[in-house]
Amino acid sequence: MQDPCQAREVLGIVGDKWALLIVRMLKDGPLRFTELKRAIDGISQRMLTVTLRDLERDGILTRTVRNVMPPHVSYELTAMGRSLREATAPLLEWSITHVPHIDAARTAYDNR
Amino acid sequence: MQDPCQAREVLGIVGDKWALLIVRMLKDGPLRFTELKRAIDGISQRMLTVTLRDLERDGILTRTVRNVMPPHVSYELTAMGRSLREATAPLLEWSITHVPHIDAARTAYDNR
DNA sequence: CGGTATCCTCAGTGATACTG
DNA sequence: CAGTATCACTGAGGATACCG
Repeated sequence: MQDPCQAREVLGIVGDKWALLIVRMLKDGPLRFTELKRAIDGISQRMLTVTLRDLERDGILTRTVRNVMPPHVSYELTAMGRSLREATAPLLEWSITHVPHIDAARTAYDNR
Repeated sequence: MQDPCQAREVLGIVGDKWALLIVRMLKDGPLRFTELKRAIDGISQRMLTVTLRDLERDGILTRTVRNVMPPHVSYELTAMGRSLREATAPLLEWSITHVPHIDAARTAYDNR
């Protein structure tokens, strides 16, 4: 293993339960907190906040606060975030075509 | 969200702490249990076993036992496993070029 | 060599309530 | 609206010991 360091650090992002889902939702432009919450089914307010902070810290997205009442906060991918999104696209492609096979493999495996 | 189902199921594989590391190690051909254990720094015997079973169940790799003494068990990617490996290649590329930027972003973020 | 079996810990996550 | 604070829980994963 020579570049496992990088491989692992990326897994820290990619392996996250919610991170890639958020990155995907932002691919067509900025969204507000509540829009993300509605779009990502099942995420708790807490985890959305935590994951957004992590992604902001990693330079994957930016957080923009407009100081109005009621508050208006929007999240947008950075250039790096967009490149990450592109790098994961093949994986999403793969998943769409292969998930059925995986399910089949599992069923076959379990029936033994 | 229309195909988030696939996205999530893939995260079940890809999001795993060890799975992608194993898939990567097997890209150049089959390896034995102990070889994998040595190659993947920090993995416990238990987690190697568990993860290998999961990947076998998902049809990502095959487990071949040669009944000799001492035992000889080797693991090899299936066609699906190889295609998964290829689908994750861009992500590895991305990680190699961007991890330094992520580290920089983190340091910058923390110094505020 | 290539596992299983146990036990144990703690980080990740959800639920709930409160707030500028 | 967009959080923060607190608590409680679960299960992923490590350590250790044993086995065919």
